[in-house]
Amino acid sequence: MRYAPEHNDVTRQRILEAASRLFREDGIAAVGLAKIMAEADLTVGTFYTHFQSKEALVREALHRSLDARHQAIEQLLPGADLEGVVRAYLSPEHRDGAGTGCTVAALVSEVARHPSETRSVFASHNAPTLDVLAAWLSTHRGEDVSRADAAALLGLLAGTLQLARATPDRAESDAILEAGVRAAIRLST
Amino acid sequence: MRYAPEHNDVTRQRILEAASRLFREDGIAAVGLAKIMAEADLTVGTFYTHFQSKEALVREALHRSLDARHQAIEQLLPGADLEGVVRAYLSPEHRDGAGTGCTVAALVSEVARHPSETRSVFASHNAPTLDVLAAWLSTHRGEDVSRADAAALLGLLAGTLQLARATPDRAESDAILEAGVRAAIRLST
DNA sequence: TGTACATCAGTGAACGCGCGTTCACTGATGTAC
DNA sequence: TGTACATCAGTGAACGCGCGTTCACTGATGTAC
Repeated sequence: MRYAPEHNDVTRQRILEAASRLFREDGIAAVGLAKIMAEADLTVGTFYTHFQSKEALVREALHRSLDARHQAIEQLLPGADLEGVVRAYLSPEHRDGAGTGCTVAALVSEVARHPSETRSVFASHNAPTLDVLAAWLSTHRGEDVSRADAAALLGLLAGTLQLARATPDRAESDAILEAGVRAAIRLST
Repeated sequence: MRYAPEHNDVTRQRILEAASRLFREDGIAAVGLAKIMAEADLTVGTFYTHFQSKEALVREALHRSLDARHQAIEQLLPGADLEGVVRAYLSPEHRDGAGTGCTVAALVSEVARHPSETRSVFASHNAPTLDVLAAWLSTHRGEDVSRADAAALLGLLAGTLQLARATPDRAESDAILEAGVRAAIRLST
């Protein structure tokens, strides 16, 4: 073998990291393979050594970034205070840093137009987060909260973040984030 | 003149109608000018008789579809019942008919990545709807509701609709819509 | 220990294609005389 | 009333460009003997 056994996987992870960030930042359709590979310090040609197609990369990048968020949230949530979590999500930093932020807020409406296989990957890797969120909400509200109810809260968070991102006036955008925090707390208690 | 004086404007409206529908259905980046012009029964060449660029068309199409919704909502809202309005928005029909549905749900996250001029058009033509919504919410909740609070409700509606659109399992998608209705009513009363 | 060969991630140029945009041209109608 | 000309929305082919994808080739390393 030319390279160490783990070399292949290391490169693959590097491509996935770049894709995962660029997709969230600029959208899936707007980012070409050449740009992703350049970001990973490679030329386009080698892309197909690692992935079958761009759509396969999209699926794996969604898989990766959704799982990463799930792991972060699973560790954070149980002991976290409600307002802190909501404020972190609806913060100016999250609004201005889509590339490292929530995959749902960044890509859900684009994913909705992708093939069903891609939507399935999205849904199945988002589900665990919804379950954790539902369990957390159940203790907060003192009643049984379903996964769908958790999805509605995530919809509020993601939708409000998207509106804040689309609003060019800074003060108005900040006000939308604040209103989103109030609404999310209202839904959670 | 070769054509009747109003001919030019009629054609322009036809292009805008096609663009407004196709953008919401497939996304802005995914729809080419050739497809839009074919939909309007014209060839690509004549596009630039009517618009300066694709971005100019995007701005006018947003303008058009946001204004159309505003007019519909202004007539509907004052006397409408809360649950009916929310259920109409979070209905399977609206989920499955993005092309004729809410511009915010369909395009907000893509618009967020467009030039600030485009985002300004989006924000300024969405604002009147938020004002009407805020006034309506104020009477329902019996307290003063700001435009930003109305944006949070719209964020919930649009975000939940997007999640429902991305969810391939029909039953789960329907459940998300139902949960969205419960959450929206909770926020409105 | 030294040489010949096999492996395979990565290279770089090319493929056909559709994109947004441009432009010389058409041809039906209105205006001038 | 009839003819010559001007107007201009629409045509259709072409432009350069970047896209996703393919492929013959490279070259550093590991293996065989």
